Amino acid sequence: MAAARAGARVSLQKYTYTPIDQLKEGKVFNVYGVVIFFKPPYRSKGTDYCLLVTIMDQSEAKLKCMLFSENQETLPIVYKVGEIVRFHRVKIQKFNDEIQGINSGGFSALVFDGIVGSPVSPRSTSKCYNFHPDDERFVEVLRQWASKHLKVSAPQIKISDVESVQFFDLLCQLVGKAEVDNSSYLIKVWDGTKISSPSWNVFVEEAALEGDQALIHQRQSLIIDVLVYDNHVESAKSLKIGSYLLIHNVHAKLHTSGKENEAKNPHMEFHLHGGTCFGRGITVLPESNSDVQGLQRLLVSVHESLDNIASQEIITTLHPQLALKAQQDWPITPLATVLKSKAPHKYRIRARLKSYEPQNLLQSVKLHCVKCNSLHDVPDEDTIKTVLQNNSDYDSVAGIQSTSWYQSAVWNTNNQQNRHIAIHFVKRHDILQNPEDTLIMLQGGTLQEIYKLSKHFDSIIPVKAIQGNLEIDISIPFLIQGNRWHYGCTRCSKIKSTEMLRSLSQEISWNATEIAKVLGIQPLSHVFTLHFTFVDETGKLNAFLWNYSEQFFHISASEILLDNKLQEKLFNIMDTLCPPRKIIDKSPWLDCCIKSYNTTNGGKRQICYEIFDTEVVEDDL
DNA sequence: TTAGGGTTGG
Repeated sequence: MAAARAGARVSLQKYTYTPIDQLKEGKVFNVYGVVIFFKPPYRSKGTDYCLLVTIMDQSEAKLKCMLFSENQETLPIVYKVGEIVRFHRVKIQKFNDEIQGINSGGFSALVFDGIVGSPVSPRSTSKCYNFHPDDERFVEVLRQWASKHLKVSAPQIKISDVESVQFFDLLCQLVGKAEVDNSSYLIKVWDGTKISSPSWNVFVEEAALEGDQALIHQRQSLIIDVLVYDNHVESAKSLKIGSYLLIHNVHAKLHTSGKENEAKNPHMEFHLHGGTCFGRGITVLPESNSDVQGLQRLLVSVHESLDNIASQEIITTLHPQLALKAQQDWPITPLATVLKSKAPHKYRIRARLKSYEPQNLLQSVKLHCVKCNSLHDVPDEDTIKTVLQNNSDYDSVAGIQSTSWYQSAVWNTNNQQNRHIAIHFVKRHDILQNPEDTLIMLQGGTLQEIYKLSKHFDSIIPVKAIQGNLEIDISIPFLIQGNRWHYGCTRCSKIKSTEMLRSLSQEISWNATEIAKVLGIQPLSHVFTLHFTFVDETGKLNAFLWNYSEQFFHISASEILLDNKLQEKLFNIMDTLCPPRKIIDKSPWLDCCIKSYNTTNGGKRQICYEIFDTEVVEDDL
């Protein structure tokens, strides 16, 4: 018995089918045929979508059928040339001295794949259709006939074979898409094979690209860019990432530039040209499709091997020599034993880093007050901008006068109306210094201006004028020294007048601790605060990293926020200790010192763990 | 009503 679609109702009424060479104009017939050409559904200029299918049967006559429908989904589901169709109630008419079929009232269609001997399971767009045991025979006979008499298979090839064929149908999976311009659209696809010659990369802004960027990056060498044009833009836009596609009549074009220096680097371009000639278009295939299932199997195995290669690369190629160094003469204690023991105690553990928080590593940088032991977030740029804006007002800058210990200058910024900046150059030994040795007090400057000035001057103190006095706002950095931005504790500081800086004007250099002291500021120190989850064969243990974090990473927490190289170093270290993609078996074993301590949380006693005396080193073992 | 294949563009 033929396999019918789940939930479909099947009637057994017997129909008569007319050979194509016996069809007569003006009448309605039922026909069977092999698809020898088709155009996937496309939008007509009228109200409907249309599908053009040309079929042939054992009479060796052809019938071109124009099928229209308001709804694309109700048109016969044809994927490939060579498939078998059964049409009920096709109206035959004449056009250009040729008969053609049109769908008329009561039209219905079934489509079967064309593979000899495969199950005769119909694709139908309606839930209720007729299927008689005779149909199975009809389909199989037609398949047999087509396999002997027709050479109708479209050149469906893999990406690795494109060089030999210029136009082909491509079965693939969509991994990314992006708008290019009004008449073209980019789709990024793969079929698990690798193109033999270099292929082009269509430039689009990263933000415009839809799809998993990390995945696209990882599969880069296996992904091709296909540029689709005109009428195909609309259908490409609606495609879902991850869906399986049959792109009909892709043009692989070897691009060799006329310029001599470029001619040596030819690359392959992929176009789906506009229009519907040669059946150009994109068909979305369901996951139940047998071709798709074959493709899926290939993609899964390729993906797994890529993952293995990637994690191997991270561990062994990118950072081959990173490891953790702890007290080497201490015995290793299993995590289960650590967890069962009383605090306080010190241990050396050997475990893998399963995860860490925060994943956004820059968020791990906090400000710590040693006096009141409070932790604060580092103010973000927007907060600083707002404070600076409020500290800037024209009147306070207008009446500025130099004093014996600093010399003042006022600028009018051209880009914004009535905005003035005052810079007070603090003298040392009663004389002005070179910029690289100079402390300036900045009044009315923006964040951007602070960034710029901090490249030229040794130290900057942002100030605001209150009743003629220059004062410090402790909600923003009180001192900027290059990439080091110094903050003070709002709770513990007792701010004094900037006049106090005068006492430092005989010093040799501008020392942040000294400046904080005379200004009554309790300085905050930058620390990394991370939460690590370790695992070994015996258990799982959470530990903090903060007091010993700078020693651990060999990175200054106070400079990292403004230093790309330090940020990159931190990211690389954490990628090595805890490789992404969560394959714990690929993570390195880490030696680490931890100490336990008692703490209370909401009145409840608990034991916490902190990493200490451990550092990232180049492993020369 | 619409579109109605014909050896191929960016």
